[in-house]
Amino acid sequence: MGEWEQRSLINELTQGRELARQLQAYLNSPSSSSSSSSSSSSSSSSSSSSSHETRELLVLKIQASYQKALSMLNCNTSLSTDQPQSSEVALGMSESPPSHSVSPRSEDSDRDFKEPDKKRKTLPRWAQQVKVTPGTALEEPLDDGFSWRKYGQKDILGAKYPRGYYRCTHRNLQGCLARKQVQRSDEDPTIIEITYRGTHTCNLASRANAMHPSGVSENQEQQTQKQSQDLLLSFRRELGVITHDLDIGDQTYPSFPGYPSNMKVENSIVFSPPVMGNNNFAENLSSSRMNTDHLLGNVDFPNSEPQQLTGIYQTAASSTNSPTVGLDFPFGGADEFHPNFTFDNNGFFS
DNA sequence: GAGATTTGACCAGA
DNA sequence: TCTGGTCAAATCTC
Repeated sequence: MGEWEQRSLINELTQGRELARQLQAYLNSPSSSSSSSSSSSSSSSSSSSSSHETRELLVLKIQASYQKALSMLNCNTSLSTDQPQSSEVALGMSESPPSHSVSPRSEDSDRDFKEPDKKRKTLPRWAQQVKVTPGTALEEPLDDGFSWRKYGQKDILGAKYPRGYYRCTHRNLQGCLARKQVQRSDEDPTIIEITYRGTHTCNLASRANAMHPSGVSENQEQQTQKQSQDLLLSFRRELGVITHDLDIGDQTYPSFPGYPSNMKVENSIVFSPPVMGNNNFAENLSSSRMNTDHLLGNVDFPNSEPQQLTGIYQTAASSTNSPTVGLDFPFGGADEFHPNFTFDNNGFFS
């Protein structure tokens, strides 16, 4: 493992620890504990919902961070072993860290970015297929937790439906280069294929910072640990994850630290149907949730009810040279952290 | 009026 | 040369 990879790994772990502290502080806050018990009034029900989302988001980010760190380690070990990776996302290792050039550019102009259109080929990319109930219009954007602005639409040769092009709303203010393409499947119009490109450098971080509770007590460690475990257990319980092979490309890429070489992603995941306390659960899964899915193993939705989303098929696609892989990146196999996955709070919150 | 969407045109890669 | 991706002016919405 090179120095750059080590730094990336340390960064991920540090980030995970910080997020865990945030979660701990949040769980210790009185509003959080009251909201988790019951919602006796209408006002508390909304705060209960938001606090639930807050905890979910923190947990997801923690998982994502550690998943990335583990994948970095896994990458380095798998390169020297014959570990089967059939159900895992294989990512690349670059010999030199790619220049994640978020160079300032004029508003709404990629052309000012005179690197000869590198972005088109090199931004991390992965796909997600979202199954919606029949009749759901493509014009009703599926809220994945991020804010997107449509910047184009194109008829694709051989495709029945046009492809929509979206970029992060915070592109100008925060230089976020995340983009996505949305296209309805020809074969099954109820499936919307979403291809993400680039990683968010804006939203998750800012939201997490905004949610960071301040001035909360640092005691109640036992309760915190129990709450954390309950949270994760319930999270696992309520998420259904099924892996599919959805080969959406056989390209190989130069790779970057932390990911196995010759990335060819074959994972997809089915959330069926997503229900978790509030209707925004599936929506708020967002791409940050994508890479935590494999942590959760196969579990059922005991209280499932049909909602707008009847299932999410998720496929990681291809990626290249972003050193800041971001929280959005899906990897790992469903069997990487199986249902026996436990959360060791004792060491985690230290 | 600000921000988002639409849409024809342009550009780069294959 | 064709096609996908993006730009940017026009238009729409709030």
